[in-house]
Amino acid sequence: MLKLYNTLTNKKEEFIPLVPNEVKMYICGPTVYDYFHIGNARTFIMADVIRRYLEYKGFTVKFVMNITDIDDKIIKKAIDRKKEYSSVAKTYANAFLEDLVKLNIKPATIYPKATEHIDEIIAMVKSLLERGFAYNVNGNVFYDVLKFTGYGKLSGKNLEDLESGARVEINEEKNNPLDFSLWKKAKEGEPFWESPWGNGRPGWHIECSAMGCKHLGETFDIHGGGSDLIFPHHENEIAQSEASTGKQFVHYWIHFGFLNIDNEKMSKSLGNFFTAREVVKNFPAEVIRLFFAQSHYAGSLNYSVELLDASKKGLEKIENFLFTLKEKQKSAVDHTKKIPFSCKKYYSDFEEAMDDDFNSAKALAVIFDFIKEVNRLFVEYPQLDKPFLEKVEKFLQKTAVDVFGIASFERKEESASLENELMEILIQLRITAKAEKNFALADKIRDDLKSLGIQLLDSKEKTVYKKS
RNA sequence: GGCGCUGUACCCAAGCGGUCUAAGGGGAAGGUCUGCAAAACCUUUAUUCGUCGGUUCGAAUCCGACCGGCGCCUCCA
Repeated sequence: MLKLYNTLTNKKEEFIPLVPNEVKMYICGPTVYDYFHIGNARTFIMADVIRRYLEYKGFTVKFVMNITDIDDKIIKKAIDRKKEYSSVAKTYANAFLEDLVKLNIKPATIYPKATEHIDEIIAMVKSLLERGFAYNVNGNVFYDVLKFTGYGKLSGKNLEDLESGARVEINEEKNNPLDFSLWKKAKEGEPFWESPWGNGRPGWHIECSAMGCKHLGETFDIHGGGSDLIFPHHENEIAQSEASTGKQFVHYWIHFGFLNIDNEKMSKSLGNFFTAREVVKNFPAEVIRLFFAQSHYAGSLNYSVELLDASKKGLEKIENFLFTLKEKQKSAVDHTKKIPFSCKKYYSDFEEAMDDDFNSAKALAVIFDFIKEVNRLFVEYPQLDKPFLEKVEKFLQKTAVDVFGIASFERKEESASLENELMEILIQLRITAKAEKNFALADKIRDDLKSLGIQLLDSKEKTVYKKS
């Protein structure tokens, strides 16, 4: 039974999709005014792991991630760069998609853009006005927070506390400081779209409501994003959507913890960030993914190069295992040997962990335990049969590869045959040298190859090589 | 000021009232294998879970106080 923590109820709940075997899931994507940072990447990667696990469970997942391609920051950047807002948005939207590929994130079913949903947005604003949840002041349309009785139900805030907080922007046009923009009147020189209230552009929150409703329906299963979106963004989305449709917007709200630097939230405004594309230059996606998956998605997590290095070592353990597995497969025998081993327990432990609010750290521990035990069998049984090795491969394929995206069987494919033959010559030469106790030559061959990125691994039976 | 999260070994981290004399990864130490390495395997590295109380037959896990860290309440994943 899959359980997940629902921000709306503050409880871990059994996951029951609206339509059996189907999941409709929406994760807030980026505002494309800059490259996204490694903290944003954490949300995208862990959402990806969740999506992949849902697929592992047999659900068909419709996964939507929006791209906010019109907003104040984009306009500001466009002015600074003396470019069209749309060219800035396009640049970073493309960069966003490229970076997702680099991070080994499965593409969403759809990446809807705000500017491509102006009609839907206008329709929703219109319906909010008609229903009395919004008001128009000189072409600025605001949401009337006091009209929506459920306001604050997601973030656990109540209006009185928020008002006494008194740090909300002062805007003469608003009835209440907490009211927020649905439609912003265009200022001189700003991009705009026509609307019944004059030229303007959508407020930030409305696009997610409109696009969520359009692509996933008025009610859908899972909606998530970084914890900083709980209030006001997601709170406002609920207010907008539920006021306009009269239906519950989302059943399960999930939120991802922050990535910290020196215990402080990584953020653009603090300037303490590294872009994902920078980090992925120094660490493969697999390392980054393992690092994130080693802790729970909702908690906060510190970022440092040292921690990434530790994960890199951990990943090597997995990669070494896959390498050994491949070697074993080459020499595998057909007949079945009785090996006291079953993957069953590992599957059920893995699922039990992931079913518990996606406890990826625990699930990874299961994978590491699995590797340890099979390694032990490798030591104990020099010759293994094919069906056994296939079962081992299948387990890792389904867990480490398909769910976590931290390993691959395809990568580092079989080398060209010429290379193999040349390597065979060198290996034989070295074996001869060793037999003659000419260790200086043997070591030189090994060291020289190592500097080319080729590692020689001796074992009793034979010597194999590995490219890094 | 309001709301919420958090403090587990040298580092990261799981743990959601008994199976905890506490997973997993990294690091460190010793051993097996090896000409030497690498990989792999074995052993060791928290009788203890920020502190102090309480509830309970039983607590890292629940409650309270205190000390420390963080977040949201304004754009932010």
